[in-house]
Amino acid sequence: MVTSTQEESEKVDHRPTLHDVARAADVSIMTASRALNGQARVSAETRERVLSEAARLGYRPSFSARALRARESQLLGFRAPNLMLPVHVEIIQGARDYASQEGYRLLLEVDPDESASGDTFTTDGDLVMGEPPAFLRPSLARCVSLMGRPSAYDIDACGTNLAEATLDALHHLADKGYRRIGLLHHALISPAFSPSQRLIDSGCDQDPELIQVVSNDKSSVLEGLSRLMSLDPRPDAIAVVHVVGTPHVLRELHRHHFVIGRDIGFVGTEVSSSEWGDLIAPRMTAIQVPARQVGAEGAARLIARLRGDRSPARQITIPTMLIERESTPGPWR
Amino acid sequence: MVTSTQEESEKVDHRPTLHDVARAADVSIMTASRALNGQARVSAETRERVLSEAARLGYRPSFSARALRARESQLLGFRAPNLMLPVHVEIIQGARDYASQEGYRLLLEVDPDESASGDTFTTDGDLVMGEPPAFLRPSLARCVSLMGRPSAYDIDACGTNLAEATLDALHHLADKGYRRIGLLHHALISPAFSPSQRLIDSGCDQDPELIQVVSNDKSSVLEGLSRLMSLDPRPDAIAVVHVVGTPHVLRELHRHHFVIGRDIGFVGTEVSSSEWGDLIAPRMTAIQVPARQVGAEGAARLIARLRGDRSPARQITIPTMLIERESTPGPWR
DNA sequence: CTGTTAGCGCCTTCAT
DNA sequence: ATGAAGGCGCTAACAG
Repeated sequence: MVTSTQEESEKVDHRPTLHDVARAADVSIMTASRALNGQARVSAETRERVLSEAARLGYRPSFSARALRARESQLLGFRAPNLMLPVHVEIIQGARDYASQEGYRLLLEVDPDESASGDTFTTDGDLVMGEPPAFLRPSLARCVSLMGRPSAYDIDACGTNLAEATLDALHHLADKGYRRIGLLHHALISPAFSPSQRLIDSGCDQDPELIQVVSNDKSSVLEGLSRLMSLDPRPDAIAVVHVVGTPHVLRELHRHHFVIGRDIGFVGTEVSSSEWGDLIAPRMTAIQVPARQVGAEGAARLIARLRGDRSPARQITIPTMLIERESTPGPWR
Repeated sequence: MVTSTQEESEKVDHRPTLHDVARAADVSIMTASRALNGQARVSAETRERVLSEAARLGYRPSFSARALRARESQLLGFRAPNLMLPVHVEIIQGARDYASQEGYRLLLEVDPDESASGDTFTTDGDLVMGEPPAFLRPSLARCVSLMGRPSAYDIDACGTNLAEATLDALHHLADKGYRRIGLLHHALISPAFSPSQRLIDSGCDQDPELIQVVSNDKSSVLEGLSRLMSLDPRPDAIAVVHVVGTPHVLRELHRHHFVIGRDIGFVGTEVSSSEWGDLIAPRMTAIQVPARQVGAEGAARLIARLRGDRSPARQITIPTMLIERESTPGPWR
C-alpha cells in the first residue's frame, strides 16, 4: 500500500512550503503557521487538519526563511585552520553538546585563511580556533577564541594553560629523578618557554637544544625528535606537549627499539576523554587536555553573548591534568 | 588610531546589509550587489567604491537571504544518533573535506530520534548514519545513508561490508591455527552472522556461544567479553568487530593480566586513518574501517544528486582492510 | 552601466 | 479564531 503524494494532482516538485500545506488544509497561510508552531489559538479541529496535511506532504519549515525573518540563524560557526585534529574533534563535541542543548547548531567552516573576505556567510556567532581571522574583526563581539594564545584583541577566549602544563610535566620528570629532559612542544605555547627556578634547582640540564618547537606536521615533529635524540649526551626523558605529535614520537621511538620507561622517560599529551595513553604499554604518563570542556565553555560564552551579555571580555582557562602512569618510573630502575 | 565606523552618524546597530553598503557608496542596492559579486558589468570606479565601503563597514552577505533567494542553502546535514563515535568523526572529516571542496558546508544535526518531526530545518540534503528517520522519508532522494544495513528503501547508501570483514578476520585467525575463536560484534552487522564453510573445514569450534552481539555501551561490550571468557574451554582467540568495543576489550584483558598474543590471539577494529593499533604492544592485528572514504563517497553521491543526477539509487561499498600485525601469532609459540 | 520591480518562505502586526 | 498586509536581505529579469 503506497500512500502517494499526488492526490488531486498536487504535483509539488519543490519542497512543500507553508503555502502548500495551507492550501491542502484549506486555510490561510497564517493559520497553518500558527497551527504548526503550536503557540497561538487555533481551533483544535483546524490544527489537526493542518498537522496531518503537513505530515502527509512532508513539510519542513525553511531554515533560510525563518532565519531571515528572525534575523538570526541559530547557527554557530566552528572555524579551524584546515585540518581537523583530535583536539578540534573533542572541542567540537563539547561545543555541539552544549549548543544543541541551547537550541543552536554547529556549522563546520572550512577556513582557507586567506579566502576572500566577502565570500563568507553569516552565522550568529563563531567559535574560532586560535586567532580570529581578519574578516571576523568587525564582529569580535560574536566570536570566542578557542585555545589561542592571549589575544591582542579584547575578545572572549577559552583555553588551557599549556605553559603551566609544560612546567608540570617537567617538574614531574625532575621529581622522578630525570636530569636531562628533552621538550618537544607546539609553537602555540605562547611566550617563549623558560625553565622554572625549581627545574634549575633540581639540577636539570639547561641546554637550550633540549627545547624543540615543532608544528603539526609529522615531519616537523620527527625532525625535532631526531635533533633531541642526537644530542650528546642523549636526553634521559622526553616530554611531548603536543597532542598530534605524541603518537608520532612514540611510534618513532618504537621503531628505533627504544623501550619507553626503561630506556627513556616519557610524558605525552592526550585529549582527556580519549585516554588512549591508558592502552599502550607501558601506560603513558600524560598531560590531559580538557578539550571537551573548552568547547563547551566556549559555546556557553558565545551563546551568553548572543543573548545579550555585555560584560567585559573574559579569558577562561580550564586547567590540564597530569596523569601519572608508567612511562616515567625514573631513570634508575 | 581608531578607524571608527561612525562617520556621518552612520550608527548601524545591526549587521550591515547591502542597503547600508549601497547608501554609503551612494549607489543603488543592485549596483552594490553586482559590484560585490563581481560578475556583472559595473564601472571599475564604482566597484572600487562599493568594495571599499563594504570592507569598511565589515559587510558580510546574509546567508539566510541568499539561501532563501537561491532556494538552496549549500548546507548538508550530518545526522548521527546521539553520540559522536570515532567512526562518525572520521566520516565527518571525509564528508567535510569533499563537501567543502564543492562549496557545501556541513551542519551537525543532533538527532533526538523521536523529536517532533516538524521541529527540524531544511538543508539541501542529508547524510545520515544508518536508516534515515521517518521525517526524512519524503525527501529520500536527497539523503544518503551511511554505514547502514541494506535499506528497505530505495536510497543511496555508502558503507563497508562488515560481514565480509568479519569472515576475513575469522579466516585469518583460523589460518594462524586458532581453533576456538570468540567473536564480539555489533548488532549492525546486518543478517545474523553465520560461519563459512571454510571455517568449518578448518575445524574451528562452532559453539554458538562463541558469537556475542553487543551494543555501543561499554557495559554491553564487557558483558559480552565476560561471557566469552567464562566459556569452557576458553577461546584461544578473540575477534572484536567493533570500533568502540575494541579499546574496552583490550583494557579489560589487560586488567585481567592477559598478555595479548601470548595468552590469546586478538583481532581488533580501528578506524583506518587513526591506526592506533600500531602503537600498542603488541601491535594489534586489525580490521581497518575506511570511515573517511565512506564520508567522502557519501558526500559525493549526495552532491551529485543535488546537482541533478537521477540515476537509480546506488549502494557503494568500500572494503575494509585486514592489517596483520603482532597480536595474532598463532596459538603455539 | 545602472536602477526598478518582484518575490523567495516565513512570521509580526494589525484587522476582522 | 482566522485573514491580509508588509518586510526581513538578497538577486533574476527587465527596463532605461
